Amino acid sequence: MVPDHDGAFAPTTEDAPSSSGFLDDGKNTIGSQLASRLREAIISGELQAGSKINLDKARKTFNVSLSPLREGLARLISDGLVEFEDNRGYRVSSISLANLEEITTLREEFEVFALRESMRLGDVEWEGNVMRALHRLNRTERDAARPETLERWEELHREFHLTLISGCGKPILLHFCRLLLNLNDRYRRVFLTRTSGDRNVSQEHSEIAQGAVARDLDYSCDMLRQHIHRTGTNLRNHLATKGIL
Amino acid sequence: MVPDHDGAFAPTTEDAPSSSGFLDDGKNTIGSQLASRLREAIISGELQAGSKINLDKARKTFNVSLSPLREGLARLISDGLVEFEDNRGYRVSSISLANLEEITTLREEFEVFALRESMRLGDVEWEGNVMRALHRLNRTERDAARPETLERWEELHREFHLTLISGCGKPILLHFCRLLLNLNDRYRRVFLTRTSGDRNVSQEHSEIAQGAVARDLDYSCDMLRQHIHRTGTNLRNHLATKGIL
DNA sequence: CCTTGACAGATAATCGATTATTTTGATAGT
DNA sequence: ACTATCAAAATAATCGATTATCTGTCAAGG
Repeated sequence: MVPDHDGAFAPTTEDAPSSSGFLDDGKNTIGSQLASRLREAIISGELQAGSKINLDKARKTFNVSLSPLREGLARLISDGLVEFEDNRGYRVSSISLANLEEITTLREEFEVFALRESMRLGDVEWEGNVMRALHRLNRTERDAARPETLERWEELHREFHLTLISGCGKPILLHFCRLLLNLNDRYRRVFLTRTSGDRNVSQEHSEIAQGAVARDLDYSCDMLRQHIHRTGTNLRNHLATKGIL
Repeated sequence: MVPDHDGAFAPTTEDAPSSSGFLDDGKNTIGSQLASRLREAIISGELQAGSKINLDKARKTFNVSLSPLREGLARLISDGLVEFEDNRGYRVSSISLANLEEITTLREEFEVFALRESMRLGDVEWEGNVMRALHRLNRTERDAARPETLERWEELHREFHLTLISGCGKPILLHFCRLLLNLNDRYRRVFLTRTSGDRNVSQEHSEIAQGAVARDLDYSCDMLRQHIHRTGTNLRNHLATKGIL
């Protein structure tokens, strides 16, 4: 605890990392922090799809040096949100109808597969996590007028889908699904501020989750597939409506 | 600036096009070249699975500075061959029985799915590419005594599997499959210098390819699934035999 | 006119040195 | 001996400056 004797200074290893006694859980290197900020900027649409990322400009915008900037961008490449070409720099991944349709198709295949495996292998803790994620999601309201609620909802929604498949015991598969979810969320964040009127998304989530913990494999998988498919269809319509592509 | 290109994962310049010598390699950046060299070093087992990658040592070994070294390593993270932790550096991804089994399972799911889509959507050019890849593979002999023939065979084998599914029109899916193939190849390179006696791998490849161009969906998919499964089983046995894990 | 090539400005890649963090090793107190 | 604490060494992260590459523009030649 408190150092008592002399010792010049006593920088008790855990020195104040930030003035407000902030929790120093994960945000460590500048590169990491940048990756988070950039990811949010891309998924939220703040950085336009397909646009070039000028290193000098970005460096000034974020007040960092090249090294951590490249570090952060490198991670977004793993996430599929940024593309890179030798000597030609980075650019935000483009969006397109074909891209959206592929994402939807792959989510239908992989996420459903992962859910089935989770139901087959998941333990009681997994069940608990699913119910908690469902509850938290359903208790959070989405108000198009207040962007911060949208952001919060997106986070919980993402968390729900990931929790649902977290019992599958397949790290690589989870990585793929997380990636697809990332890509998909960008489309929703940009094009869909509210759900289509004929859907009750909360109920859809509940049906999937309850079927899952009841180990009703075919039912739950079918519900999830439809859920994903409907979202894909909605997004496609909005894309077409807004004249993109 | 107007978005123009395809969506995420469109081109992913990844392959080392070293099939015909390496005279004109003055183009790539040091980072790119390093990525290739490191990838080969990891897949071939030269860099042991699970081992730490000391930046200083690597810097001296490869005679480069930190920046391109990090650049190269970052790409291998995308490939799943290297892991990274803030402030704790890089290490070669570990191998394990569970990991091998997941890779095999996912290949059975994804690669077969991609093959089915290729047969559904592939054009005549795709058919031609498949037959060419098959021919080149089958005409190349594998001699355990001469490592360079193994390397060459691996390259053509990889090429064959990728060509087979290249007609699916799904860049992201292809990216996933390429990644899984990478991971799988490391196991084969390290543990399997020759095929199990009861297999005729050339014939297996031929059956898959001919079924594919004949658009015999169920047959070809089934053959591919068995092909992948057998390789997985073989590898598992070798892993167990050699006392690993 | 159109093509070609060279120049200049913009941008990316790399380097060497500096700063921050983690790990190791030694010391003192119980 | 055992543990806790601090200092030194090892290692990773970052920076500022330099070098290499690309891109657009403009003039000379066809």
